[in-house]
Amino acid sequence: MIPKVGTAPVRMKDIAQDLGLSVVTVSKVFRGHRDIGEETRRRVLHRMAELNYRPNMAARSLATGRSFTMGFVAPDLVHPFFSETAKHLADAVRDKGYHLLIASTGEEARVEREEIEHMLSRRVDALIIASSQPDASSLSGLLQRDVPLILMDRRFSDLDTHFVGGDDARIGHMATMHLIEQGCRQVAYIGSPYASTAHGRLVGYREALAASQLPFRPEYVASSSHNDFAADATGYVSMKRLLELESPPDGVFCHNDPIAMGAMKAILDHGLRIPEDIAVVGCGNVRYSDFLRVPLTSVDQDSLGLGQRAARLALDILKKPAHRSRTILLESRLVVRASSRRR
Amino acid sequence: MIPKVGTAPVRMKDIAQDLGLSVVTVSKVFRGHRDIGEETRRRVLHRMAELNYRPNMAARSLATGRSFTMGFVAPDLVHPFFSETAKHLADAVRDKGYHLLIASTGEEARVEREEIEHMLSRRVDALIIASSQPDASSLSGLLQRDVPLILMDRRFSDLDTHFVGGDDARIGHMATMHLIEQGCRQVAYIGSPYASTAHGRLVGYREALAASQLPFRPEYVASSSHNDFAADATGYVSMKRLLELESPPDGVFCHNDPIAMGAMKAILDHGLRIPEDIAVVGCGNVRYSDFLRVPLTSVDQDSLGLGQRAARLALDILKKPAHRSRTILLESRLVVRASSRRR
DNA sequence: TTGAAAGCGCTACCAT
DNA sequence: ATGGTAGCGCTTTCAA
Repeated sequence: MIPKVGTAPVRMKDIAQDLGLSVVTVSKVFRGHRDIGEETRRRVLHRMAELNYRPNMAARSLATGRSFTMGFVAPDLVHPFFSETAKHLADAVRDKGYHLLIASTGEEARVEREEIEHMLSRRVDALIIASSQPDASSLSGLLQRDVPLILMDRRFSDLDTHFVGGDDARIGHMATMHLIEQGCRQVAYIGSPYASTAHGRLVGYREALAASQLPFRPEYVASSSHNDFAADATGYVSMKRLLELESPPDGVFCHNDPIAMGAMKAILDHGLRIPEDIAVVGCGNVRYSDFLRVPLTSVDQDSLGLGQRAARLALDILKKPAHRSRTILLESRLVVRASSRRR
Repeated sequence: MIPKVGTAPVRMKDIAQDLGLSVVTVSKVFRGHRDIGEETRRRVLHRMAELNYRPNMAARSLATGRSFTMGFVAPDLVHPFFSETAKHLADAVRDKGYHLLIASTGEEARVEREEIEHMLSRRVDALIIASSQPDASSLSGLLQRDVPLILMDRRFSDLDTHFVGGDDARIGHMATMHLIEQGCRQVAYIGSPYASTAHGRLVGYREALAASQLPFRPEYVASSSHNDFAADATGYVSMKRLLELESPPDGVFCHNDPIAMGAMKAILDHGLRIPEDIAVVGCGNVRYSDFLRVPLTSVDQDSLGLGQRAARLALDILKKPAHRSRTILLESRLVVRASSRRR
């Protein structure tokens, strides 16, 4: 039925009085307790619908210690990958009566810690974090608390908790291998200064080079450390630097799509062609990849699956606390577009 | 100071016992009440810092009736305009100790109503809504409730409540005028099936045509009604239809940037050039406009200002309830890029 | 099957 | 300046 927006806040007490019952009985009906007379249940439910009863979550939360809210801490909501994930996460938990409290930290470790504290003070039932911390130290204390912690996309090898994300080594390998297959012999990698995923992708990148008997050249690994920059600006600056090398790369794997956009702009500004002079691969397969100046080849990270799996994991844990931490790696696949297609 | 993540939940009661004080005194110190002895205050604050005290928001909320949470209901978090706004909104209220509860409704009126109810049941202190309702009827009941309602971006002429957004007629006028100045004589408008802003922009569009002695041609006003489509798909489909007209337009004003992206793709797929054959203007000035196949001219909607003004308005109202509804119109400005620059 | 009592952690009100 | 009491709306025993 269509929620009728417009009536004043109704309490269980009101319904109880109306029906000559006790609040406890009403509460039990509401929560589907089964030791309630059929007739009573009917009357209560009917009256609730009539008055459009909505529980006061603050009261419920205080009494139960649960909030029916999940916290999602993301580095940057404007980054399409995270906004997509947030959306799918929210959709998935809403189906189960949960809400999502979202924080965007601007990739700042300090803000992230503050937001986490805020969320804990709101007693979120689970915390899903795509962390911007440089290391696990600030997060390790969370394990002592009673709230389930799910790391998303970015993980820390020395933090034993749940994780949902991509297989970074595989992603790095796949992207680099693709560039090599397209004929690139001097493949560069532009990482992100923050992301802990950068390491795994770098590993995959090096593996692919090694497997193809190509040398690893440190000067081909770039990453701006200016944290004033948005990702696209980071990509632009890093690419500029790569172009200034004596022997610039002929292929670039970028840590994410915004970085790739910036990098592509730098390449075009420099008067070079994509993919003829330099082929580009991004990661994230952002919704608008197809509309870019040069449609961007990108590793799809399955934000839908990511959101859904994270939500499911969180809900599972709430139902039946896990004693072992679980790791869910999602399949990634390469979506080839013009930016790397050389034939 | 750096929040120390890792200790168990501390209550006011604990601090009171530690210090031989009453809970009330502790509470007063925490809230900055001034009739408290200097020495006592110091001791309490010190102990709080020591134990990393965080108030239980559920309890506070139950006692005060306030939640220190604002609700933001957006049509689609993946739409960059809304994710930007959400981010800025969150940033702005965080500074004042508030959190943002975000819902993304997928442009579905029913989901939106449900989310609003959820938020009310969480007793959000203010509700900021970029509505997907076809009309004001479902929302009008909200005015009876005690929660301040702020409409954002999309408004309803028959709903007397606060509004923060752009001046749609001006936006439509500005964009259309620009196309005409660039030499377009057959300007089309692709609206959105949902947005209540579409009407205002249409008015501006017609005004601009009239002011330039150009005829208004109904067949030049397009808008897909398929709500399965993302905005970019809507733009693609609508543009396709415009291209099939006997005399297709030579300029298009699109209701938002994703629509414009879709429209541009349709134009290019059709073998036409932008802006030589058809000039395109979008709205929203999304972060990546500059990286598109053809950099997109767009009306900047100032998502930063929008978020900040909405936050400020909400905070103001909470401090001092408004008896008159306030309307804040933000300045929009045209950012001209290649998609419409004809000389 | 139903309900009375107690309590979740905090704040408002009114004494002292 | 400090604190006792009551209560926010709900859930959780446990008794009837």
